[in-house]
Amino acid sequence: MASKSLGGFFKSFLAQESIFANKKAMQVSFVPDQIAHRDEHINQIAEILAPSLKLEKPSNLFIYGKTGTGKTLSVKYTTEQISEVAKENDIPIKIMYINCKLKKVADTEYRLIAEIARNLGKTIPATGLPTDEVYNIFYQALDESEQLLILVLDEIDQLIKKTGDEIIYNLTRINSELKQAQISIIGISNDLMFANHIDPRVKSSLSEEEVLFHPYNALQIQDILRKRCEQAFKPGKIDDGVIPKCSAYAAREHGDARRAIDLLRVAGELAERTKDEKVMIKHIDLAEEKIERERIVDVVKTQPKQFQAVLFAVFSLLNNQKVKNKKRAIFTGDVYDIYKERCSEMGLRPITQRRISDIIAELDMLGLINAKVISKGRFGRTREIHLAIPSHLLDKVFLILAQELGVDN
DNA sequence: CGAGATTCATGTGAAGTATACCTTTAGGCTTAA
DNA sequence: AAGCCTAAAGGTATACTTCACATGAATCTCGTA
Repeated sequence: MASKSLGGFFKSFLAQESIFANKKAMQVSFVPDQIAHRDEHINQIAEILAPSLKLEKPSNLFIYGKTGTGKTLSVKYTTEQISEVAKENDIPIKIMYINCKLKKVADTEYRLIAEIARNLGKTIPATGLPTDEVYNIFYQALDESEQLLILVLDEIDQLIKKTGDEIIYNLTRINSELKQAQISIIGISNDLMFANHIDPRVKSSLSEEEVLFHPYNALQIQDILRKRCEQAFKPGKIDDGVIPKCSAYAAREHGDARRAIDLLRVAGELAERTKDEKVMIKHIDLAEEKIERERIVDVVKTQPKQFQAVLFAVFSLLNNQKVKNKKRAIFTGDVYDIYKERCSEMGLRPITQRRISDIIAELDMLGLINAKVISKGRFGRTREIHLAIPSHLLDKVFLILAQELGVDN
């Protein structure tokens, strides 16, 4: 019986006319042929990178700007163009894009270099090799032929904050050791203040050139959305007011165009699923909810067990407090007590408080909690921890954590 | 009453340890001449 | 004797622990007005 009704469902699904014409145009990885409001930046980047086509090493480039201001997109666009021209004229230019934030991929010096070498076709074990050895493998792989490597390091601030600036120093110094190949680095950072924290020598070698991306304003975002919609949706499938609402939402988030696009795409998907004819304002609200929820669920699920356990302790404290309607803030010590109590239940070996302190700081970075170091005077110093996710999601996240950790309640 | 000392609970940095994994090397076994 | 396999030795990165010291405002202490 199930098969019959399901068959009907699929049939009607097929019969239903999609409101998307080309959904790809709404995905984050999509690079449009026209990038609105970023001509200047793209020209700037293009000018800086142009010498590469004559196999002269372009200046290292450092790009600042908040999330969703088109940094990654502009760089991808420019480099794609370069590599196309390079291909036509047989110029050996290689472009490599690496996101330094990805856990377990490129978040330490070793892993970053290993990842680069892997992209050059080498196999590098996850651990065991000396870091210099990995550098050597990388040099040799690169120096095999005359070529130019443009290395794009996205979210480089995350990497340097965690592991120091030696990596950049080493990378910028490589050129003098290479005989045939050359390498030039493009660093992308979300953190505007980031440059203040690094060694001035490193900074000057990394940012021989700089480009600053300022946020889009609401009108520009509307414009961007309209252009994307023309490609992505069939005509007339977007209700009035939807685009202004999306862009208003994004402008609230310091002009983050990526969020606006995401929002519209998810709204479209929702509209399709509920068999509505066009995307309406109510879909936007639903989409906003959904995106936030999925982001959080995803982050929570991909954390290591110990992180989840700490998070579990934090959330159960916060939950308790909500039930009892108490106002008292929670501190590292409280979290550690609960954590220790629950550890055996979760089949985990308890970790020291020292480590928990670091984990709490990392969870703060992930945006799951707010943890501020405060002094309570006579009563010592600690981190004061607050919820950083919408409280209506707490129960759900709590449930997921319990499931992941194999705990009931 | 107020300046300075004290205090607490934990932050934080550095160094050490356990684990998991890598390459190299030496020994032992097999094989072919 | 040469070739191949295995296991031990020696090395590394990473996550965590241990040790020791740093922090900083509420609270206490004590000299002074």
